[in-house]
Amino acid sequence: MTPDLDTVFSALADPTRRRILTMLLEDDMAVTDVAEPFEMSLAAISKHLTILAGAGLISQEKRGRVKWCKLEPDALKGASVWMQGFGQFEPVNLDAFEAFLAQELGDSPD
Amino acid sequence: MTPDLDTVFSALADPTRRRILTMLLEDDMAVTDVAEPFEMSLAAISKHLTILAGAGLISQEKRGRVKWCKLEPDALKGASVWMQGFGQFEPVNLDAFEAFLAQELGDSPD
DNA sequence: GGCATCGTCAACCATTTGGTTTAATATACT
DNA sequence: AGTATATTAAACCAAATGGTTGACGATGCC
Repeated sequence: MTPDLDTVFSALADPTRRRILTMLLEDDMAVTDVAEPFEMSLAAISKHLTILAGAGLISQEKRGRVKWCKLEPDALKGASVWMQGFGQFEPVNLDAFEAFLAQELGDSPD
Repeated sequence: MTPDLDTVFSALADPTRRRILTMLLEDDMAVTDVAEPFEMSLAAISKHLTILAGAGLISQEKRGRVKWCKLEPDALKGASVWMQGFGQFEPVNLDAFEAFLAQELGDSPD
């Protein structure tokens, strides 16, 4: 049921898809709205969303003619556990992520 | 300097490469020895190792005619931090990883 | 009904990926 | 010197990837 690591990691390997995930951190979005900031066709974004959904990283629900996309962070669990096994890093550094996010979004998180 | 997330995640997206990393968890290895358990040419493994090295996930040092491969877990830091930002998972579960490892290696860790 | 909007499908294209095989290079052994 | 071993390089190939455009099926609005 949980998608395999292949699927999850290769979904994460594309910058467009990671940017989409970052956008969805803030709120659920319709496909068209996800596509808006990208200089790329709607069809291309639609494909990226299909890949993210296939990896379980988002879910999509159609209400009316609008399809809503929602982040599903649990899909990262398996991959995260796998990676952590190598690290024995210092306990996960959320601050570093906040900093990354601020830069990624181009404005400060709330 | 730190390789970007694209490079790291796409390096991790291949099962052969993940298996190589898992092998290197146990000890440093020569290219030929890394290749041994795979049903794949040595050249193919050599390429995989180049990709892993490009992502910073391993380092390679040539001593004599043997090239030693060494895990570089720090390269996972950036990716790990990125992922954790989505999760707010329960604190990293090393036990789950041990279990995974045991299965992956086909024998119990020491 | 008629029109605009939301999203996907299908066909197509260029590039990348993951593998092969054969040859070449460098080091070590006797 | 000659041979064997360790590794990469080069050329090639099939399949996957990430994009495009244009047509199409739903849904909503007047």
